[in-house]
Amino acid sequence: MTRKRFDDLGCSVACALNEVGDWWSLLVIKQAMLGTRRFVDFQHGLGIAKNILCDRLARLVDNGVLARVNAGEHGTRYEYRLTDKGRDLFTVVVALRQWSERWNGNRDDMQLVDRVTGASIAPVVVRNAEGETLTVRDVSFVGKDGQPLERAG
Amino acid sequence: MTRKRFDDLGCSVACALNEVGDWWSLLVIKQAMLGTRRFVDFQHGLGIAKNILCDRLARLVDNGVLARVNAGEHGTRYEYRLTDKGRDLFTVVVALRQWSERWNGNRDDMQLVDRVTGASIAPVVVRNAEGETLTVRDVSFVGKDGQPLERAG
DNA sequence: TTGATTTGGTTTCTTAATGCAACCTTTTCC
DNA sequence: GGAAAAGGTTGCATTAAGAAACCAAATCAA
Repeated sequence: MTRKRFDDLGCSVACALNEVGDWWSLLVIKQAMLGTRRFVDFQHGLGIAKNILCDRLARLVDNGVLARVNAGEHGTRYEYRLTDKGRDLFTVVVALRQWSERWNGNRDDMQLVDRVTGASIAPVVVRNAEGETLTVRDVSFVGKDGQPLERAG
Repeated sequence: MTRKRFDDLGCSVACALNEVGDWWSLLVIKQAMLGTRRFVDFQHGLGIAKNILCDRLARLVDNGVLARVNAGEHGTRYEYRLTDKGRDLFTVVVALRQWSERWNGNRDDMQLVDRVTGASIAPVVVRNAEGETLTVRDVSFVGKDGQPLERAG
């Protein structure tokens, strides 16, 4: 029984989860955002098994999230670097970090700050076209025909 | 061999993924944000197996993301509603949606709009304290002691 | 040039998770 | 009371995850 595919579910979120929705992928991406590029550094930084790391790196490369570049030095043959698509997941990673810190407390060894000012960054929020903050209650899901669907409560 | 725990990895992202990081949880939450509350509606809306749905709903309730309230009508004994903690994942879901649409095209049957204006919402971005947009290159990861760590490239 | 070392990766095996179908229990409607 | 519906459990087959051992290419030290 193969795992269910999410990319034909008619949902962009499902499509995204099909690419980076397993247990390790987002952690690999977060580690890459920390500056990690080499296989062994991912392995030691995350404590992930080598075969799983191989599989995840290959899948992320296939999906265009990481790029594998040859940088041979002392047996080091490859570097895994974030692509533009991978760097664009920054918003997701930060939103997830902040959510976890808000509800589970800061269990992180490190903090995310503005590189030039050193100040902590603002909470990631959803805004409308005018820049006003929106919650899930302020939005509506409409079909392709413009028909509004049910809403959350 | 038990699956690796992420909550003692010294990383808030890992801690969050430990709660909502499996294949189905975020889809269940997204479905709940669409207004789905009943077991059968989750099942039909997502095409998920009943035992997996049971497990995910129970786990999300344990983690305080969903609340199970008794609303007995014709054998319908429970409703699963988002808590404040669950609703706060709105940012993550929207960021993931937008990322998928930017890089894989809109494969969604529905669109997210401002409920009152009907206009589509703005892209979710990371901002500093002054409200300026930040990319992953504009931030720094510092340890608890204030020491800066490596950065992405 | 030889040999140890490092990096990245594969193989093997055990355990856990997933998907599907069938069955069970309680409640409501008629 | 009986059918139906909602929510859930159980059993089984398949797949993924985790750990350790093994491998191959490149590099460095001698």
